[in-house]
Amino acid sequence: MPEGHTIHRLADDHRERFAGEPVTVRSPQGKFADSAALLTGQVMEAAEAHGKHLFLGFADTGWIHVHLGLFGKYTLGATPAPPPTDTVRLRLLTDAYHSDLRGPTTCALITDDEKQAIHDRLGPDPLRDTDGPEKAYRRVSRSRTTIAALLMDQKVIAGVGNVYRAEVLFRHGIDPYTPGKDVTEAQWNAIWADLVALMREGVRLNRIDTVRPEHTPEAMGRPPRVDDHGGEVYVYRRANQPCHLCGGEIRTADLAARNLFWCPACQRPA
DNA sequence: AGCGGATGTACAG
DNA sequence: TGTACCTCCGCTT
Repeated sequence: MPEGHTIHRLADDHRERFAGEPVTVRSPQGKFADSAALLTGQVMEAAEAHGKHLFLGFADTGWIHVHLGLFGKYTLGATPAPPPTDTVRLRLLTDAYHSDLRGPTTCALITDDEKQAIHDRLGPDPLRDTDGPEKAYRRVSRSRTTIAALLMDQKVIAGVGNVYRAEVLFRHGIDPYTPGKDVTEAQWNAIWADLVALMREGVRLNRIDTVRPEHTPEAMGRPPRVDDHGGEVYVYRRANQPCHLCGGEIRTADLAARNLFWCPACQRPA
């Protein structure tokens, strides 16, 4: 589930459903129980996302900071909420809605200063309209690290995960092992602009679709295929299958403990 | 029933 | 670089 688009969508959904009214907060699982008691009855005033970090703001009490990690999941729905199971770390309730959080890496009550410190260590986020590609390119262009690793480094660019990384490199024909310093400014600006468009669409649809209209299964006369994550992609988790464009075999490799996918024929070294 | 893997990160050494 | 952590799901027995 969780790349930046998921978190921005969660911020939007929480703002629409919970902002401006007192919220009941629970932690059936227990780890957030003390904070839940403090927060119950407070008004949720803001919901923000930066990269993969979610912040829910309560005027007098601070911010709930949530990071889903690899396994975290939210379910949102109408009231009445289902009986809470003992894996629900955080439950928000109003008369109309509930939201349940399970399995997060982080769910903690933090201060304004602590929140600011998190923003300070994150890079620009394609989904924040205040952010642009320049600051990230300064780091990319000075680095011998591969572009595949740089795209996953949240200090360089915030919100990109394993799916967007693989897909955006494919869409731009860039070999994932290209050192950052060999990526041109034009290439980086194109990657950034593409991420803005892809991730905005990701927020809207709540899933990752990266295949251009002219390459969809219908357009190409091939059987439809949708990844487990719910969207249509070029290379992500398609190891040893034929490339949608050239028919060559998609490759996979380990890079910094994550699975990398790319088409060696379509993605050429710089 | 049990295993392995997954859209992630932090910390140890 | 390796490992720990959090949960769920699909595959194998």
